Amino acid sequence: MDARAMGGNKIRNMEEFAALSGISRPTVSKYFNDPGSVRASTRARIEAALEEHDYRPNIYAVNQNRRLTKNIGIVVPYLADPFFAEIARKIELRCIEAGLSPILFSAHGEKDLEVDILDSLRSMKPAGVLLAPLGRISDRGVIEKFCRDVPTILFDSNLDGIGEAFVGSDNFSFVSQSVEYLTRTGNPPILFEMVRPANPNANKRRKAYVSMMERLGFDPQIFQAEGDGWGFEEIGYKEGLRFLDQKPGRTDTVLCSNDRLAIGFLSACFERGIPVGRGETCTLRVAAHDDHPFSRFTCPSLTTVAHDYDQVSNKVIEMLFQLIESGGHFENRSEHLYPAKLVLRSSA
Amino acid sequence: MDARAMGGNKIRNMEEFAALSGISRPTVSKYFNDPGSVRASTRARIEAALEEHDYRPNIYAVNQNRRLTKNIGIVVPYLADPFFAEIARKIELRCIEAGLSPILFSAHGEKDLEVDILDSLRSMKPAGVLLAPLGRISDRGVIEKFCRDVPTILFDSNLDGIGEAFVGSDNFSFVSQSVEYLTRTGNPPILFEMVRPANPNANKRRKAYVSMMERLGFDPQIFQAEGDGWGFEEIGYKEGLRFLDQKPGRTDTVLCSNDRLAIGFLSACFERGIPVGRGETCTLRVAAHDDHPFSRFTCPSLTTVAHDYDQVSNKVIEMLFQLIESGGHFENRSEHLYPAKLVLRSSA
DNA sequence: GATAAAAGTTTACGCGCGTAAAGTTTTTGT
DNA sequence: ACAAAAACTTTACGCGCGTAAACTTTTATC
Repeated sequence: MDARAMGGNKIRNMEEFAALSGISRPTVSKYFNDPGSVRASTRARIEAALEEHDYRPNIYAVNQNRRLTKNIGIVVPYLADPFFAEIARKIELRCIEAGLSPILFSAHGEKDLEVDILDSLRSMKPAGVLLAPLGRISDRGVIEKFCRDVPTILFDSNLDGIGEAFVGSDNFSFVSQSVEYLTRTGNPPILFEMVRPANPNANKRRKAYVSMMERLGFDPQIFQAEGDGWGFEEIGYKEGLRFLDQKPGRTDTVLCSNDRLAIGFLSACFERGIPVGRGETCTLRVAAHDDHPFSRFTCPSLTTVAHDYDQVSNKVIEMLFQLIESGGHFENRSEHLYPAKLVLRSSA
Repeated sequence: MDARAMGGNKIRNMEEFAALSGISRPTVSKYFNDPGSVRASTRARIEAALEEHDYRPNIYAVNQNRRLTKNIGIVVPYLADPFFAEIARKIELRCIEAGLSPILFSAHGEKDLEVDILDSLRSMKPAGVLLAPLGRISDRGVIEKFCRDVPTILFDSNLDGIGEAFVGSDNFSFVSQSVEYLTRTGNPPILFEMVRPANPNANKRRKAYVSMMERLGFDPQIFQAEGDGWGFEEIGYKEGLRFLDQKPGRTDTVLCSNDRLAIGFLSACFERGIPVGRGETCTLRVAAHDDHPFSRFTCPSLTTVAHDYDQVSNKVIEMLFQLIESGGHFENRSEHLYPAKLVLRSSA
């Protein structure tokens, strides 16, 4: 009696559990695959037994016999970037709600690791993969091949024609709003960006900047920060110092390509004693894009343009479910871009 | 010929691959479990075949038949905190080097999720688990039971007597250095911390603060910030404003319990126009602990005490390997604390 | 209460691989 | 060159579960 109530007697397999619950193994198996597929009364009996004996099907045996598992691969380029950590968190929680098993991977900024991840993901027979690729340094061929074998939805940064769909933010929306705002309330900005952006979004933002400036009748000016890798703050800081010391082109309004660069840039401004903000006493305005989780704690707090995190992660999940229901393939590859929202803070 | 060179003909199982390589299946199986366990000549033949046919053993079938897998569970309380992202990154890479398969989980600050993670981890038959528990809100009973079933090493925050070992930083080392430094170069600090710290390290830091202050002959003063959850920057900011407006106790030297609080606190200082730093013109010095990845970009840059990330992650890995070799259990539970390093920047 | 439909039971096979046992071949040491 | 050791082959079983087929019981319908 006690031993049963304590769940002390370990159950070896579904056979044993089925015997204890008084239901046949095939029916128990059916229950675990979809609790709604069995009669309410049998379901109750199984669940009663489940409470006493805490048994769980062996996931390896289960997955071996399914063509596809309930695993969802989530791959981000760099998890130490809170932006990705945050969006991964939202997606992960949504998957769990839906009864799927999210498995999180970070390429840690390394091409080879991204390849390795896709390799092991392939042998995991996932029901779907949500992939935010490294971007420029990604091995395009490998990703393309992967996407042919495994149902994959790209997010955050797009690779043309690869994957069953793409969900992300509209870079033009970011830049048009920031440029419009800065121009309307002061002077047109110079764009502060990296020479060799890791992420394709950066290139789209540059194009958007140029086209917006021309549309507004201003001369586009770009400062290109040297540096590689994913230490954006460091690059923003070092090259920010160089920018401030050189003073190339416009120097009263700076638009950073992303918030992490701006965090470093603002740090450089502080060090040089340059008052940043939109007040009378300020000589420099700084804005950026992404609404990084830390942007509201910079000094001054950063005026930026925010991703619609919720919309994007909701759509990613929605597309994932559609993809699973469609058997892993869409007739037409679709791209879903969401507009961004201007967030006014103190820096511009 | 071409089809073979292209690896186009999909190999279904090890049987087929063994036939293609000209080696018997049991020997091929042996190879995959330990390439060094077969003769060099057979190994060469297998690897030659492997290059042409890109076959990988079915992980589910493999893991079903092993008592333990090569999976390593890594569990952190909150992955959106770059501190954990960073240490997880280091550990993950070390596992991969060693031929293990790290699987990363974040409890996202939620007790229930931590329980769920341990639950699914249990059925994954991992060779070992590296667990940084949520701390105060963890379900101690569940973790204790988990650790009895699965070989687990705790890191970052300790739960007395639970797990096969603990590896972390020495909180007394943090606080003694910061208090000593601040006192020597100016006035003794007031401690700025949360009322109900999520993490047990915070409690140890408070005790260390009190004991250090008493040892130095000063009166310990503590400001307790209200607020719950993992949004430390927000709490540091809001309660920082309250602190600055109320001016309770010492107001020229503040020691934040951790960097994330300090990031918010510095933001509050900036907003109130309070010059922070050790210069003549400054009226407030601020220091903290952890050396958060963003601490060097605060304004002013944050004087802090750094974890020895490398030592800790190396030791975690070392203990993990020992644990695996010992068959999942140590005779005696050991605790390994590493001293911290003072990092002088501009804020104090 | 008769009858069809739905759900459950029994039986059986297969998934891909680990691994043991017994026999055969190759390597090693002298 | 020869015996012993090491490595390999062949054969066979089991892991825990998905699932199909044939049959039996329960539920829904009028």
